[in-house]
Amino acid sequence: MKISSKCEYACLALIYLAEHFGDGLVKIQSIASTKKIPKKFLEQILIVLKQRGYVKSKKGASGGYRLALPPDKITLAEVIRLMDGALAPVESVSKYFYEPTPIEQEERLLGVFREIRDYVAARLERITFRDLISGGRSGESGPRSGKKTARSSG
Amino acid sequence: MKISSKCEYACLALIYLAEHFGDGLVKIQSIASTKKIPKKFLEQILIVLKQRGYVKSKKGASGGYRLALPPDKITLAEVIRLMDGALAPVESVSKYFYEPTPIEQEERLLGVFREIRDYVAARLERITFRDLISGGRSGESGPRSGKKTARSSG
DNA sequence: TTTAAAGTCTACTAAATATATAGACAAACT
DNA sequence: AGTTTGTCTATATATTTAGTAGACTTTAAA
Repeated sequence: MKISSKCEYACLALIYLAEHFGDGLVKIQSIASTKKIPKKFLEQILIVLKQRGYVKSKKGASGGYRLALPPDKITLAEVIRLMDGALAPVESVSKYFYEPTPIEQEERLLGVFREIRDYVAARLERITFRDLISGGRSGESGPRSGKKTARSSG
Repeated sequence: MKISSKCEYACLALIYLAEHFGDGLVKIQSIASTKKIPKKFLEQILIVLKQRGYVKSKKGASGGYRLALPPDKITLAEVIRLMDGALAPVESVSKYFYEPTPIEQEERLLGVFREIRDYVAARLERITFRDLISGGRSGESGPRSGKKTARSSG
């Protein structure tokens, strides 16, 4: 799991949109300048987020973007997987992006990586964009609400 | 943290050398063919491991490589950091490889990544190459020996 | 003392990935 | 009609990854 700039930008944009959830449409330009994201790069990112259903847009003057879902319905895990692929450190050990890698035969090593994948996935799946905005509940306190032992790894 | 092929090869080579610890020198060629690693690539990797003091070598006919330390003195964390850099998902949150990234200002997000870094680092620092060879203790049972709450993150 | 078998060193290359940028086009509002 | 905003496709550039090539050095055995 290595987060790319593209993925960081996607998170920043979603945080911005989450902070303005309910306020109507916001323009790419204001996301870009507020969060310091190259505008044309951001456009491409937003299209991906739109295709996946996280945001909606409207064209034309007075157009813009908004979240398609409430911030607490979008998890960090989903967004990182969408932008960067597997959360696992090696694809041999990825549920959603499996691919053979050189260490394929080393069961001990794979076991370690599987464990890390499970932790990382579980942690990121518990974080939503509501947890990431100032004013939202903190990721430390809140997650007790909801399924307690849910371990949906990936 | 995304493990490169180079790093996977380094781990495979060290596992092989750990399996032959005490048996004298082994040739690059046998590591390469047993573990299916491109030989010339492996040469470069072994030089890095040698510079860092994990292996020793001898030139000439009947030359070869051996571990410079017992397998339980080399941790997975060290090797991954050496080959791939930071264990953290973003460098903003890396202890040993800090660098600013776009999410620099998002404290909530950084907090999540810091937590992941801490877990990953602590986990990988508890695994040694003794744990990774067949016949070695398993990474699940043994680590109780030694400092219990040691959280040397990075 | 030559020769062969190793490791060492430096350079190069090819492909993939990451990080954008450019510009024409389409829709919506005024 | 004209301006503003999002959309789409292509291109560009840089970096990283994953190797390959070949000359050089050291060691031991013939």
